[in-house]
Amino acid sequence: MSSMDKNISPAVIKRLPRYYRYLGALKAKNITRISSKELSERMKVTASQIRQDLNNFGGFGQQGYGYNVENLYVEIGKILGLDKSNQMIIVGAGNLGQALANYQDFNNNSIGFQVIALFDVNPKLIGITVHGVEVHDIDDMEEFIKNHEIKIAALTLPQDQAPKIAKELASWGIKGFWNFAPVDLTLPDSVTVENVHLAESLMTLTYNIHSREDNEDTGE
Amino acid sequence: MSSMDKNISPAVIKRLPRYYRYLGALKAKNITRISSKELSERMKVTASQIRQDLNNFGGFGQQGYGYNVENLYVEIGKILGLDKSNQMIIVGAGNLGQALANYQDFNNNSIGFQVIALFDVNPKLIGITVHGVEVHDIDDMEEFIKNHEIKIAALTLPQDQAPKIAKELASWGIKGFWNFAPVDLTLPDSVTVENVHLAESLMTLTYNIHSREDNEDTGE
DNA sequence: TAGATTGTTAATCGATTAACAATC
DNA sequence: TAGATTGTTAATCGATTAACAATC
Repeated sequence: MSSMDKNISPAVIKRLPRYYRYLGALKAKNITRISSKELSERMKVTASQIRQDLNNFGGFGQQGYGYNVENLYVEIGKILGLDKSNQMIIVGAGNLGQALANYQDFNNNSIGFQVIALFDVNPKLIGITVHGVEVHDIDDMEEFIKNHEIKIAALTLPQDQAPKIAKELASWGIKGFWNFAPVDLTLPDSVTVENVHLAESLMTLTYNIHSREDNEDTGE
Repeated sequence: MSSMDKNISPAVIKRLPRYYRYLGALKAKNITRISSKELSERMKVTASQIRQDLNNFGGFGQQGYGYNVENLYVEIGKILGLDKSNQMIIVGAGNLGQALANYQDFNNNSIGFQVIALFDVNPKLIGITVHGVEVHDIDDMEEFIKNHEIKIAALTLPQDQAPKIAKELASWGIKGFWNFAPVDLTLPDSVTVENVHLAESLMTLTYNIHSREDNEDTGE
């Protein structure tokens, strides 16, 4: 990683967290080494792809041996930026925002993400505490972001408010948006957006269900 | 749609819901026709890609005119299976499951998805109502699925329980899983899984944030 | 009709897989 | 050492973009 990681394809980046998850599971089973071949069988990808992917970032393996699980786990964590402090805020303290604040899969020390505040306009929500995290008035957001040097914001607010608020957040220093609003955000190039478009993912599911049904009908 | 849609690439399928969203927005603005060129500018993709994608499913356009917005919206809806009844259950009535039950983006009549039951093992949750939907005992799930002919299940339960329960659900007739558990499900080919791996999507976000920082440091 | 824009074929680009020499 | 497995180059495959004849 560091300053020379150029032109890594998005396809590779998207696979890294999955490698990280499998390596974490191997580690938990006290498995200390693994070859690309064995990992490929567990993950149902080609060994070639694993080696190609990893070699974008460095030679983590050893000929005749394979990869050291613990080492590779740590290295991929570093590549993903999980060794850095990743404090985040959640903008929109409705059901989804609150669910994310409670979500244990990432909101724990082991992978370094920490939700430190929720924000909302609704006076009924302001002041309540969700999983030990307070809901603040959205008007206090600028000061909070600047004081705490927050770089990551989850957007769990209505579609019509998201673009305007995202623009403000970017101007206050937010560098990465985890966007749950069903809208495409247009922001400066220095800012990253990761979309989680739930309705859209559900639609691809129904497509697949129905197209499979049709294929079965025709005996394919 | 229909039985002859063969070998459509997943890349194309993933783009369909986004077309659908843009067409819905155009419709709401009372725009009745659009060319692939104009749509491409709005969506920031190439016009060529739009035409290629749509022509996998049929010639919806007209030379010299473009596409009729309303018609194309309806057709893509059909392709995605949104014209069919899409009743679903949510397995796991924790924070995330409850948030999904409340989620208005898809859980409304306009796109045909309907959450009709939540299930959980926790006696404290069983019997409560979330957004008008009751939390049932997970032991009643088999009967419920069979009686209501449910085809879609959202899995919002702990990682260690997901694979076993998914297998049971598949044996009871579930054809599509919307999987929020951070684990890969191994299921028969007749079953579709759409993964929403939140922790993993957050990791790709941090990768992008940090790699962009690095590039700025070196003035690239 | 003339102009616009599609549907579709061909060219390019990028990503995946295969192969194998290097080497632990 | 001999066997195993990587790192990396070359071959293949698939997806995207460009071009243009067809046609509304």
